[in-house]
Amino acid sequence: MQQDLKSELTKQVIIDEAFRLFHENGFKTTSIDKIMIATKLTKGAFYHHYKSKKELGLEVISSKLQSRVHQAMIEPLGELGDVFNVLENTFLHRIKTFSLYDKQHGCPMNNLINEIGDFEIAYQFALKNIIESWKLALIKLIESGKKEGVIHEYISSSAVAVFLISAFEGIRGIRKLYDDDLILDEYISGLALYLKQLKKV
Amino acid sequence: MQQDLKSELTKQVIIDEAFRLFHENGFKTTSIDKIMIATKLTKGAFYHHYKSKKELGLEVISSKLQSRVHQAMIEPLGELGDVFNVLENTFLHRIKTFSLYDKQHGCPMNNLINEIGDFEIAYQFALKNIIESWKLALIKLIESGKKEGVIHEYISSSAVAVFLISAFEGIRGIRKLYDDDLILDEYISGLALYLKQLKKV
DNA sequence: CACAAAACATACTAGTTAGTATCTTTTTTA
DNA sequence: TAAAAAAGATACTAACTAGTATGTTTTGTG
Repeated sequence: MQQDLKSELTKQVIIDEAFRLFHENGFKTTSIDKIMIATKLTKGAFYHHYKSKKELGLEVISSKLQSRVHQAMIEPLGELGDVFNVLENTFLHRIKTFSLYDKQHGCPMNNLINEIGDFEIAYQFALKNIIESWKLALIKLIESGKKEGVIHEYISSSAVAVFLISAFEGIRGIRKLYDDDLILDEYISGLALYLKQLKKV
Repeated sequence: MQQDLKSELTKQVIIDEAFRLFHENGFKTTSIDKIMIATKLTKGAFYHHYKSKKELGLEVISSKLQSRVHQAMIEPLGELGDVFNVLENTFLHRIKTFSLYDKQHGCPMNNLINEIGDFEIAYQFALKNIIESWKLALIKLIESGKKEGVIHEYISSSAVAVFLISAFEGIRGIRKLYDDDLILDEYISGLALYLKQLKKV
């Protein structure tokens, strides 16, 4: 195989397995050894492509994690149509479609935020970046809702954005403790109520 | 010193230091060695009182963590006075009074939920218990607000309870990423808005 | 095709981990 | 006060950790 292609492929396999293991078992308890066993490669290969576990962690956050949040939570905000439909689709309906795996292991980003958000400035910064772009995309959507005349102008867009994100990340942690979806249904009712009051009659 | 008193005292010192280190550095990366160095005792003392790290973890959750949540988030819900004042005091004003330490390291319970909520059934269960009693206390308060005629009857009390808890835990994680309180202020505005719409005019 | 460089493998290091075995010290009790 | 039991200290084990040193294999290039 071509060398640069092979290199990229190997790095991608390492990132994918690292992401999966971080999600399933946490960052700190996932060792380079475990990751490399999962990739069926060896430690030599790892340290040829990455200089440290920290470098891999940052790569997982800034590439894998960021793109996932973009795809799942940010891009759908740009869809055409009613602002409330868009919000309901991303924050409310979507949570119902999660696989059992995703419900049991929570939000990969939220897990990292709570496990290593206060551990290293570099992680803190990389994770904050994702939250900030999510927040900005939400603010943009809410502002457009105000212009369209469907959302009250007196409402703070950033406050709504932060509150929505907080509740979403919060429930994804709490859901891990339960073995059914009742708690999710309650979150959904609570959110539906919240969205309703943003709406101009 | 009296033997049973000495034993209780030692166990309490271990629990206190363990809780502090779990909060500052996480559960999995806090070793028995580190805890016992902090207590100025030795490993022999630890394994005389506890049979494993898991047993200590469960003890920290069911005694220390539970009592903290009770004291800070559940008992204040029983205070006399306006339901909305009580909710604002626990979910809104209180967050402003947090120390820098508490802002930087987040909610000890939420940290554990996200780090080990999917790690061991025993931890899952112990943490769920705390959330459940918090939720029940909130439901009780909201129901009483309905009876007093200050909260709309059509609103689901459990939905509001879960949504409030989710947002609170969510923001305590996200706050860790920032080095100022702007994001907290936005959460507070978002929450104030949410509480307002529960209110019967 | 020879040689260089990249990709990967093997074998190690020093430090850390949960837990155990066995010791000494302190407290209780007969 | 002597024996017993609890509290605590010391010294270990085997497994695991991030990272390194040095080997072999694969790929690119003159």
